[in-house]
Amino acid sequence: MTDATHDGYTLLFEVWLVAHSTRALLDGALRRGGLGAEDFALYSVLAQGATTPTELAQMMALPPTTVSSLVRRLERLGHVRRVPNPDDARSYRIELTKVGRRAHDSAGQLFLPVLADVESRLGMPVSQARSVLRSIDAAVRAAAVG
Amino acid sequence: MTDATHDGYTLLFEVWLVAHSTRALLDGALRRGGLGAEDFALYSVLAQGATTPTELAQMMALPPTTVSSLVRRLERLGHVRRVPNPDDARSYRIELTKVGRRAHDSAGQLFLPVLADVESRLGMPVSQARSVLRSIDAAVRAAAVG
DNA sequence: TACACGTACTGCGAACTCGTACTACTTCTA
DNA sequence: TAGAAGTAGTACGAGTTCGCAGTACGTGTA
Repeated sequence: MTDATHDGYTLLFEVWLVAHSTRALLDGALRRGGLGAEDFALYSVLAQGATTPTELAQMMALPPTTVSSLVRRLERLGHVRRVPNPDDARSYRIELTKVGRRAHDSAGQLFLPVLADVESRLGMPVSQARSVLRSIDAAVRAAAVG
Repeated sequence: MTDATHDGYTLLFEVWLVAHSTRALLDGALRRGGLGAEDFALYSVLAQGATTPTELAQMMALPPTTVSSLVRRLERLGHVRRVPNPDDARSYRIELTKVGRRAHDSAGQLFLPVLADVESRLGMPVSQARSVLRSIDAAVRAAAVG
């Protein structure tokens, strides 16, 4: 492998790395609240409005089958509810129940200190970090298509 | 949740997102080569020298048990070999076999075009993106400790 | 040296992920 | 409008992750 390849590979590897550290951190902080990191992420999407499984899958970069089982589990918890989709009878919308919203909020409180800690150690504005992440994500998704 | 919380949460969520897109991309590119993204990452670490499972776990931000099963699988493939650790008989070192090195190289070739594509779409120097990722990772790991 | 304590790794098992192959509905096309 | 083709979601199952608890070895204390 050339040096340039190694550089690019390292970019992707570092994405992978930071993802694992982050997931470990979130899981640690959230476990006491009964939610996993995935659950919390999903709730956060739903907190902005009901969506279909497909939309959810696209937004979270997950395969549809994964979303499907995730939704089933969260539905059993009573955190999430399926409502019919008037536009398409094959589909449905997923929305947070009151209980789910409460779970999301209290999980959010749970890792608030963790969040603050990360930010204080970041050494750069959060907005800058976010914008770089978004750029990488956009580039990766574009590459995945063509 | 306050706005500031949302900002920080979004940072972590975006890490999660970019990780999924990346994994999907890598898996897609590598699957034809018989390696998964995790495998490739592990080989890339090992390509720089043999290490112990614990070191590997720390470097890859994975739980030891995960590394354990990963190594077992890769050993069955003949890509990796355990050699005794002269410093500590509880432990051992993992090293790439010739076959594993070949697999790593050819997998690297496989996603070379994908890599180039991502870089060309990135809109910023790879080195800058990497440095931001490393900062986030460092902040997250530091927060995980205390 | 003896024995407690700490650390490296792993067997096990419950839970999760996601590819394959379906069913059900919708949207073309003729 | 019939029927082909496309799309939404899912059952299923193989493979993976990772927490818990255990074994094996190393390190500290007396």
